Amino acid sequence: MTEANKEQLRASFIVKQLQSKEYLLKSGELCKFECFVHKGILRSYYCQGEEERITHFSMEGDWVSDYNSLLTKQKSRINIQALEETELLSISPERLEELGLHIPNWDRVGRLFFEKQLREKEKEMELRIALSAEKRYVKLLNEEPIILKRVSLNMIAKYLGIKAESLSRIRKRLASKK
Amino acid sequence: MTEANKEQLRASFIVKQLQSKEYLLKSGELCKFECFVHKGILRSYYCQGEEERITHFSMEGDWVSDYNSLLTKQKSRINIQALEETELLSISPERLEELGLHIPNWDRVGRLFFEKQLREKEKEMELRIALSAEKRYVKLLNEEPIILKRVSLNMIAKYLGIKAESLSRIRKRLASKK
DNA sequence: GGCATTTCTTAACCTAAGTCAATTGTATTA
DNA sequence: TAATACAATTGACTTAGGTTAAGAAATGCC
Repeated sequence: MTEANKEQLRASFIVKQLQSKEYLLKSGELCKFECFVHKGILRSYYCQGEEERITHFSMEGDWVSDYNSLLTKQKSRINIQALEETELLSISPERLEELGLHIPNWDRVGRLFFEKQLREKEKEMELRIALSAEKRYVKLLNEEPIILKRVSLNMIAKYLGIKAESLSRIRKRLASKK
Repeated sequence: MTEANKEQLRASFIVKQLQSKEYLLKSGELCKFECFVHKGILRSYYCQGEEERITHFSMEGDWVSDYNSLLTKQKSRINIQALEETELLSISPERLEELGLHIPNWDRVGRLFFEKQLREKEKEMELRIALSAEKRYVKLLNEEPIILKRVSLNMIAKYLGIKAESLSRIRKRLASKK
């Protein structure tokens, strides 16, 4: 990639600022961005009846989007909400398309990007697959301790697919074990 | 893609035959293939202590691989096993790499492929996220009835993350409702 | 500081799913 | 045809997690 290309790329991003609890995307909308998280943390979730199901936390260095909506141009079913004051670098799919015409190896970059996303998704899925809630919590504790530190237990419970009360009991049980 | 390219591509695949219960990949091995399922059905699973956790069923028209092992060159943690007599078209990552050098837009094809894989993975994850076992079963019944027809209830239970006995009870409960 | 709001914990009770053990059903094959 | 193996169900009992409601701790705000 030439210097001119890099400059082109940098100039294509728009800075977005979100307050805590502000939404980047709401279900029913079309997702028209890919965002790089520069500062802050967000949750992606969807509603299952009364329940909110958190699918993912995105923080510094991560990319956040609803790829399903973005790539198929269908309405999104997920909500993306900032959990802290958050700063994002946003780019539109049209702009990405344009860049692709000018920058060599662009598709290769895209391929590697999606390969990585897929691997992360597979890893994330392991956490979900039918361990007991306690084991899921311990796994999260070991593998993603940063999330535990930055996010309320309420959100962690929604991520683990259990009630906050249950999480509280699990934590108590674990504390008494050690 | 030219006719010559297509021919090149076709010639790169090796036919693999598996009997029912034979393994395409065992955990601990390196995954060195991407396979197109021509006929048959396979399950991908890993072992969690004593339990087998099925992550995915692959059948006619699907691609099957352990992308994590394939792309990172690390030992696989998953097992891929045929559940019926199965015929696969297999290609090695080296051969794919070679083809990439000769076929225009190859990276684009790869990108679109992984985009699709990611979307499917996201969809699959929804099934997992903390619905009750009964709702997960009903969802599977509605969205993937073919799987139900082809695979033993034992396997379905392992896919849903419950015991076969529980699945049996759920089925009984549902039958009496209607 | 004091008041409100959100976050977290606790308790009593209920339900879904796990466990263990036995039984029935069904293919396969000797 | 019995004999074996595997698949599915059933029952009695236990346990993890949901439900509801209340209280404690932490946080923000005037």
